[in-house]
This record gives sequence, structure tokens and C-alpha cells, in this order.
Amino acid sequence: MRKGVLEMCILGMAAQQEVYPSDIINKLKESELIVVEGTLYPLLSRLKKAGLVDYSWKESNAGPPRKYYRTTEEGKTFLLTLKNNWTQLVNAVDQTT
Amino acid sequence: MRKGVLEMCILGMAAQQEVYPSDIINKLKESELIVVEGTLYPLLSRLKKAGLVDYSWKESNAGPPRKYYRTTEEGKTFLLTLKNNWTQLVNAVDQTT
DNA sequence: ACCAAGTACCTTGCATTGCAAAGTACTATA
DNA sequence: TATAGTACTTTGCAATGCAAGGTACTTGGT
Repeated sequence: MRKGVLEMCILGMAAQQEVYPSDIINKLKESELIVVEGTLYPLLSRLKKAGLVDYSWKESNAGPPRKYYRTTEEGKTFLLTLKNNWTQLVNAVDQTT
Repeated sequence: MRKGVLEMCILGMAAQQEVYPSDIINKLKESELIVVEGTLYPLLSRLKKAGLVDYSWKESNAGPPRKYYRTTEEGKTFLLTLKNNWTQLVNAVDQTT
């Protein structure tokens, strides 16, 4: 029912620019959306397997290499669906208030 | 994270007036929130066990008796929390867009 | 050269949530 | 007294999110 909210956030972020997991967590935290590693990594794996995101390793100038994710074209299409679902859910919930 | 959306809808409805399960399903359907029995009944049981709702049997003029649910005072307090969480989630998701 | 601290990625096991499907029971009507 | 309609309930599964623990690379201090 309220499926895909996190997916939507992540696909949205990775559609705008390449991001790596720890980065995603920090950015979501700024929006007060608490997400932890145990949630994020399996989710990214699922998205990868579904072909909605892709990644490439990149060197860091401070620390180990990072997996930079980016939303694929297929992912962008799916993102539109998720956004529609989300908007509809928000409206529906509003109506019950 | 996005926990309690359905709870919120149901506590909200039962806070305004007594409702019975089949009734809830129909009302949610009007708002295009599809909820089925297998979701609703266990949820109501949980809410009852948690003391957030209460119910009483009432005769129906057409069919078997119905369980009319109403949100308790404790439930109303919890409802405020859920509403705050929901508002915050909506804002947070908006920010990632 | 070594070790501690920082950063980053990953896995396992559990609790919660939502659903499909099947089941029970009461009432009214033909 | 069947049958249809309404209503409540349970079981078992799949998906989601999290806590906790683990691996590995890099840098800086000794």
C-alpha cells in the first residue's frame, strides 16, 4: 500500500547526481529521514538487480573506494510511477483526516 | 520509518464516530486506499490489545451483529503522534524531490 | 613497521506489516 | 430449509526495515 517510499527517495537522489551509500544516509538525515545501513544496502542491491540503478567504483581522496550509484533510464521511468503513487497516497490520507 | 499510516487513518476515523470493519474498508476505498480484511482485522486486534481502540457489539438491521470500534482517549493521544510523524514524513520526502 | 581510528561496504537474523486465501457464523428470503 | 448476503477471523507467506556484527581499505601517530 504505502510501498516504495524509500525507493522513491533514493531513485530521486540518484537521478539527479551520482551518490554513494554513506552519502545518501547523510543527505536523508538532513531531511530527518533516518535510514540505517542495514536498510540501505539490501535496498540498493535490490534496485541494482532490478536494473533501476547502476553503479561504478570511484577512488576517494580520504578512505576506501566508494560505490557511486546512478538511476538508470528504466529507474527514472519507475520513479515517475512511484511519485504518482506517493501523491495519491498523500491525498488519500488527507481525505481521511 | 513510514510506520503507522494505516493505524493513523483508522484511529482517525474511529475517533470521529463509531465504525465497524466492513464500513472502514468501504470508506477507505472511497479515498482510493485499498485495504482488505486480512489487513484490517489483525490490525484492529493489535490496536485493541494496545488499548488504543475499544469496541462494542451492536445489532444490525440487516445481517449479523457488528463490532463497532471507537478510539480511546489513549488512542487519541497516540493519534496526534502519528499525525506529526506523517506530516514530518511528507515534508521530508518533499525535500528529496 | 605497526597499530589505532576513520571511512565504507556488506550480511544475518528478527520483528512488523500487508495480503491472499480459506474458514466460521449469523440473518433474511425464497 | 437451502441459498445468498453480510460480517468477523485465522493461517501462511512475502516484503520491508532495523539492530548488530563483520570485512576491508586508508591515514596518521608512534
